Amino acid sequence: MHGRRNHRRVQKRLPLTRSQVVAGAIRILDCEGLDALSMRRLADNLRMSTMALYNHVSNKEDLLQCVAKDLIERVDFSHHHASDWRERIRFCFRALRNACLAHPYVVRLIEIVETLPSAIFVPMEITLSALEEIGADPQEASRAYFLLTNFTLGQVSYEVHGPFSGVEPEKALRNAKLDEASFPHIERAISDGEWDFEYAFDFGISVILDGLEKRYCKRGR
Amino acid sequence: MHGRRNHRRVQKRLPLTRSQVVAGAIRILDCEGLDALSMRRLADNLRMSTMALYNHVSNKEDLLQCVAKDLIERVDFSHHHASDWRERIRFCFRALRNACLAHPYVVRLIEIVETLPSAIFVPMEITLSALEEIGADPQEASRAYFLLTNFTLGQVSYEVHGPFSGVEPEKALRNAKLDEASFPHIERAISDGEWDFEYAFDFGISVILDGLEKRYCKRGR
DNA sequence: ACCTGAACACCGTTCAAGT
DNA sequence: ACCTGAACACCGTTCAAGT
Repeated sequence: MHGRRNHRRVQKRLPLTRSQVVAGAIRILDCEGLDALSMRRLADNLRMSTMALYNHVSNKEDLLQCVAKDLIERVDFSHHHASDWRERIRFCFRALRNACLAHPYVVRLIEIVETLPSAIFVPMEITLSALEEIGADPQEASRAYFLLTNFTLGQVSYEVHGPFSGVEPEKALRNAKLDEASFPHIERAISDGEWDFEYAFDFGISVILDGLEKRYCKRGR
Repeated sequence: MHGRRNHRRVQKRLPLTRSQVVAGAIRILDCEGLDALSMRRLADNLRMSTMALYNHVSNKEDLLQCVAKDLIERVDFSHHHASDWRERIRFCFRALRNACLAHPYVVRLIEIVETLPSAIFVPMEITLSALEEIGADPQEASRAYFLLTNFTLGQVSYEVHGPFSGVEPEKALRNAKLDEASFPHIERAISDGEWDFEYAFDFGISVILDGLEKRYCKRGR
């Protein structure tokens, strides 16, 4: 027992690595969310002094960039049995959505971080190439891409925090009692049953793809 | 001179009011953005001690809620010379967009704040009522509403910070030099001319409205 | 009723010092 | 090369004290 402790004490701890730091950060983020991550907490977690982190990461922004890179580069955006342009686009944004749902803080991370890894542009490349096939020019295809991303990220953000983060229409309307009468349609929509995020996502993507198809596939009719 | 100073010194300062606190916060936000607003800075700005604020606002979250309420309730979302359902919807989200562009921090404010004023639901009510006219059921109309808001807010966020906040495709691609070859479509799209946010916004709304129209106005053809 | 200052428990980061 | 502790300049908020 005593010898063992001695042995342990003699073992020099291996130096911390950059990837251990990033992994530690992701562990905290997955468990407790973006606000729980501080340099101090992370260092404690790794049983290091706060300043030890600065040997492997130049500051907190850098740390967050590493986390973003790590998470985004894991995602496979391309539908390898590709075929229909609609399915390639749908698959790609579904992959983005799934990645964000698996690590809910990434939506805000993406907004906060100063420079994102180039992997974030894979969905854009896929979208542009798919829309080129149906005759969209690159500019309009870019606009279509931003339409798709904005919808996807917004939708995930809603799924994670509620619409506009944390306000469900029901709750908000109940809080502002006086106004209930002025939102009759919302009242009706709310009492109309459960909200299915999966379905709402597919609905949104379909509406957008329909709109795009109408624009570029007129010959097809 | 001496008498005047004395006079001023005798005047008891009127007590701070809640609306002065909110106005002070908006002043800081407009000039220096969301990150610049702290209770301490605001108090300094109002020439009060930090803790004086807590007599008029229960905490920072409450302050931010007041700011959000103040800004959102100023917006006029309804097109009074209404007519076409498309125009009513377009007007409403254009109003939301303009408000956000005038106070760029509101996009993040909306995401951060725990409880938003019920005025934020005016666009939803307008959208639901417009879509009911063309035969959408309340559930689908809600989904359409979220599609429209997510797009609008995402687009504004892009206009204010760059896509995903602060990363322009050009910049990101230049940073990740190796990969330039793997994003040929993006390269082409970028070299294709200036980006017109106004146009991109209208494009997105139109694509969405086209998609919705296709869904619900089949009889009309 | 309204304001104040000191104090507490947090941040990120710099810097000089250790091995 | 890697780690440490003290220090600096910030946070939001509590609490006891003042008028």
